[in-house]
Amino acid sequence: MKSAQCDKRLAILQAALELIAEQGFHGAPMAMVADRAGVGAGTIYRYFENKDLLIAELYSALEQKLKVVLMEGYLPEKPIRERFIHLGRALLRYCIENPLHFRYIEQFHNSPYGVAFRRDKILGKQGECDVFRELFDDGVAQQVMKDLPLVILFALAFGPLLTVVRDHILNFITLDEPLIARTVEACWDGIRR
Amino acid sequence: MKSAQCDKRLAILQAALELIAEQGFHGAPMAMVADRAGVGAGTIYRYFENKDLLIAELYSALEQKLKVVLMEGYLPEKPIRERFIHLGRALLRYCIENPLHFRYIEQFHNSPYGVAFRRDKILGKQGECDVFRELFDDGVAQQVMKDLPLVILFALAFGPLLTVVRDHILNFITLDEPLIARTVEACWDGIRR
DNA sequence: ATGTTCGGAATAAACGTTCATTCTTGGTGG
DNA sequence: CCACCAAGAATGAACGTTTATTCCGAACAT
Repeated sequence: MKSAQCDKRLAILQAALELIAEQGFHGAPMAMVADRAGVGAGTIYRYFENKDLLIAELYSALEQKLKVVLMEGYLPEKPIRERFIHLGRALLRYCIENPLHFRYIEQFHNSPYGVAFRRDKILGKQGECDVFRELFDDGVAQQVMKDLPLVILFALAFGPLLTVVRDHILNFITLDEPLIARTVEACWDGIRR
Repeated sequence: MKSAQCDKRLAILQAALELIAEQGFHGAPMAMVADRAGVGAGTIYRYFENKDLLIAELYSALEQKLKVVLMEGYLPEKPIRERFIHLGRALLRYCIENPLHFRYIEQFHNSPYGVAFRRDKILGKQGECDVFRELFDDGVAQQVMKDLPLVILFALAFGPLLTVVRDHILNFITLDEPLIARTVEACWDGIRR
């Protein structure tokens, strides 16, 4: 059957997600991933060439899913401020509801894997991922955002959001819907002219 | 002699700092640290009980040094805005001039070691480190800052700063003095009422 | 001579990966 | 309907490498 194969593949991805998100890359040896997925150690290599590719593939899947969620209900014709607030809130909500996804993506970014990835994203082909780039370019052009380099605006917007999510997941604070709204609006104050 | 011992000790710390900052914890096996420090592999264990303690001690030293630098020229009697700008600028300057220190501290925070550390810092004994806490408490009390939980204000202030330093070190952008000033002021916009 | 420090080969544990073997399955001939 | 079989999937013990740590003889200072 096809579904049986898919089951195992998904089980492996899920096990890797949980272990790596919770314990980091070191805390997730292949044997442990196999164990949690309920498969033999060698089975993983039937679905993924090696550990690096498993990690990269999982990252791509999560990134893809996040992108989809962010675009849900995004209206490009609304004013820039509203578009930003929408994206910020959606991002916070998604990360809070999927802490494992968030933690995994963070682990990935803070690893040797992630650096090359981000370098390509920011400097290389700017063809995609550009809901954000477009929004910020618009914002600067229309003079509703500060006239700062794109990278700085990104930092002002997402630096606080990701920090806040980290703190929420580590139980340093509890984010509810009103607090989310106020936080995103504070971020807007940082970038708006 | 005392200085000979101190030399080796410092050489080991410096070697660990460089390797871990540049390559992460994985890229810094003890044998390599010993090599770069110009000592035998076993010698490290005369100065540090094990790798974990070496890592923790190095972190404490860097944190201590950073704290001292931030307090240089800090005037508690100045207005809150000025105090914040001073701290922000000093932080950016220090991290840019000492990228290895910054990278090491980041590596530490994003590792199993760092989490317990931060938990103690934020939730536990609030007796120290409190230049920031005091400043933000004041800011909220005097109503010049937004009435948000301390953790959120911290995120709004330092999230962007640390992100920006990361981007600078990775060569995504080049921070000069004017850009530093404008970035810190944008952060202030995020937290001010 | 004697006590202290050093070095790097030796050690044991842990890791990613492989591979010879076993198990499962779906089709085929009787 | 059953017995059989080829072929793909799954397994986990075994392997080679890498790691932190130990240990003992050499080098040095006193």
